Amino acid sequence: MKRTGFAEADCPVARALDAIGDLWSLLIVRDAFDGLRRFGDFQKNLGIAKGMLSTRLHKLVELDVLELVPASDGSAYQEYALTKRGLDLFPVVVGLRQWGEAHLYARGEAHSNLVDQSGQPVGQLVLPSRTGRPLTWSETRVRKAGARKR
Amino acid sequence: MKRTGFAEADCPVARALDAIGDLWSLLIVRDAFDGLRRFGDFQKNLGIAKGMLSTRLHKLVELDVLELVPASDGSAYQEYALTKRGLDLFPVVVGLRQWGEAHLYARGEAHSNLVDQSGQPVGQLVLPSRTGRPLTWSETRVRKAGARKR
DNA sequence: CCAATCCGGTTCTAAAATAAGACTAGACAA
DNA sequence: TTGTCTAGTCTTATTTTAGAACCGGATTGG
Repeated sequence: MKRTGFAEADCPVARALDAIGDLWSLLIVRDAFDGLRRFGDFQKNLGIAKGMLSTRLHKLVELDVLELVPASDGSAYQEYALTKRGLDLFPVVVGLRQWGEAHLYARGEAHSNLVDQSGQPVGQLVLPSRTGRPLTWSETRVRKAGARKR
Repeated sequence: MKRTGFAEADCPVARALDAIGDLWSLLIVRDAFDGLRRFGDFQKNLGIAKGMLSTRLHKLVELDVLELVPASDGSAYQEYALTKRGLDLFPVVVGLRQWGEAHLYARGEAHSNLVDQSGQPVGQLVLPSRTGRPLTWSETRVRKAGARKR
């Protein structure tokens, strides 16, 4: 049956997953962060079927995560570039990366690493309170959509 | 055809998406963070088909994201509780939430909010360098699996 | 200039995943 | 002990996916 949709949900997590919560979308965005811009580059790097890639790219353009821009080499082709909305997915991709690094590799198994400009590994993502103090999951809660502040 | 697998990938993002990159897994984890623990509670809250939920819960248990524990009310039933590995998904869920909040709601449209213990909205996720300075996407890069440090 | 090849798709098919409902065994409540 | 609740499994129709074949316009080699 048709996949369940959450585009109208009150919960932002549900809407986000409805938009990009599939196997390929975030991998495409990850590749875009790595500098890939052309259809063929994505296709080669991901090993994705061209039909899937075509569908996903069009959906990401429609969502305004990617946009079509003239090719940077002056040819008549076009390239896919991250928009502001796409760039804002950076913490999501990093979050997945850090979780994968921590839990999905055997001891000593090699994996790619995220480093800063000096080549130093980056730190862990931090959720700060409004005053800047780091928060853990147990110090937060979700206030439902219609709830009065108190 | 059989869905493409990334369980062996060098990239932690790919492995993470292979494990939990579907519509339901992270919604179940989100609900678990909100305190839901029983099969029926997840089913009611998500409106998910029972077969899907059963498959997903078993997979999450197998991945050690959730674990089965005796029911907290003393009955003979069991409950699903987040493990350490599951709790570590907190930044991923928060990242999706913040992206959804920022980009998938019309101006003024109501949505649920993440607040700290005093009811204050939380800040944005921050990726710190090893020295604690906040990093943006353009200040990081991925070092491939086998690359020598320099 | 012409043919060969590259690029970025679309179309087709089969196998697999999904949604939704019917069904069931054991727990629990009256 | 009868009926309801819980937590599933099974079945079926439909959609999604992967992979391959095909195609037209752009680019390149001779």
